[in-house]
Amino acid sequence: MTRTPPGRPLRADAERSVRAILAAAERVLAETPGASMEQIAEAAGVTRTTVHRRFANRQALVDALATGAAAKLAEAIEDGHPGTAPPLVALHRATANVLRVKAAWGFALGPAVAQSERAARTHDEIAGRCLELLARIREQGVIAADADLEWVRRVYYALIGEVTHGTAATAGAVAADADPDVLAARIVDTLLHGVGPRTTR
Amino acid sequence: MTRTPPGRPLRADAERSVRAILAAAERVLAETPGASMEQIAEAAGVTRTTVHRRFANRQALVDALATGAAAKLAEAIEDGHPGTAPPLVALHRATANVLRVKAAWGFALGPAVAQSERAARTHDEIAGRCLELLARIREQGVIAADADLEWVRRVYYALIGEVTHGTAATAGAVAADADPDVLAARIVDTLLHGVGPRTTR
DNA sequence: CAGATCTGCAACATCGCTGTTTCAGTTACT
DNA sequence: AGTAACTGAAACAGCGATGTTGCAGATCTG
Repeated sequence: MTRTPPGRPLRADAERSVRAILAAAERVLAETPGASMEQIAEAAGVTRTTVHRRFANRQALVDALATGAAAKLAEAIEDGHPGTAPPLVALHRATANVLRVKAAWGFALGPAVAQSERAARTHDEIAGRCLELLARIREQGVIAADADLEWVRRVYYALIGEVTHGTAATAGAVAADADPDVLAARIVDTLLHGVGPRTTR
Repeated sequence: MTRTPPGRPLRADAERSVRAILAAAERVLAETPGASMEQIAEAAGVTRTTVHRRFANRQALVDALATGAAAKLAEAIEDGHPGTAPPLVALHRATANVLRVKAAWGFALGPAVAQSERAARTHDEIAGRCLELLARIREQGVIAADADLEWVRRVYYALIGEVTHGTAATAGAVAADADPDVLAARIVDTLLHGVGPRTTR
């Protein structure tokens, strides 16, 4: 059958399956990209047939995963009120939220997925919001007036990415304190001041 | 036949093939991880049979790729004389060198490859060298005395990674100036001072 | 309760990739 | 120049993953 767009409202029963499948896919693919549909199905407590009933291709499944995660990410940032709250507060809140989302949907947001049209659009919007926020921060003088905001954004992304992935194996002093708020503080601090000695204060 | 350890000295002819295959593998896999051996062979101007003659498994090929790239990376850093040259000079030189190597061997050094024993060892050594260098820099007072060097190293890696991968599509003002030395300067600067306004000077 | 929907099970066809073998022809070494 | 090494071509067996279908039984929904 393989219906990509749900013919119409999905039964409560089926919707649970979809969620389970997506969650399982994230879990399994995170530690084994290229895992088989069967492995995913098993992890979801479902048959491979059912997976194919909901997602025509493997591609469709991954797309749905990526799109959903992108939405969650956008929500995470929006929840920091980047347009209205005090810029640094918004940045900190957004960062902490993003860390949480990325921890839960690391694969779907990772580089291993070929972005669907939809997801790519969302990521662009996110980047836009991010730049707006950074611009507001720069107006406050917390970011150098001559700074290239695109570069700032990329550094910001890089820091988040770095904190996000080493969580498991490298039990260094960094990964130990897994509290998103602490990590967010560290990220923002490093972003703004680097690792050099503090000249101010 | 599939001989992993070259029975003995390889003929000049064959050695060229090996190099071509490795180079092609990097090229192809970089933009299509999971590409078939055939695609790699074709890109190398060689038959699939020949590839299998030199590398038993796909795994063996990727391993060789990763190991070779790791060695090049180590060389790139060593070339900065991290133990003897003035720390900041060494850091800058090493960074520029690493950018070059990563640009050429992005896949082999990327996260998509499951590190072989050998490659992992080399990467550990590199991390060690890196930490030594950072320690020397800290002694100079250019890095905060209370800074967590492991964190510093991870930030450093993240910055390099960020600069390395966006080179193509995102034609932003950053990727445009592809000169490794310029980029290295930017990385070191950001690492030490972040993006905030300069309080000194 | 009754009809629609969803699921598990089992089977099937197909596909692409892997890895191997053989052999005849080409290319490098001494 | 002669021997050994290397290569391309073609063919084969095998494997695992994919995608589909049919049906009987469980599960929701109004």
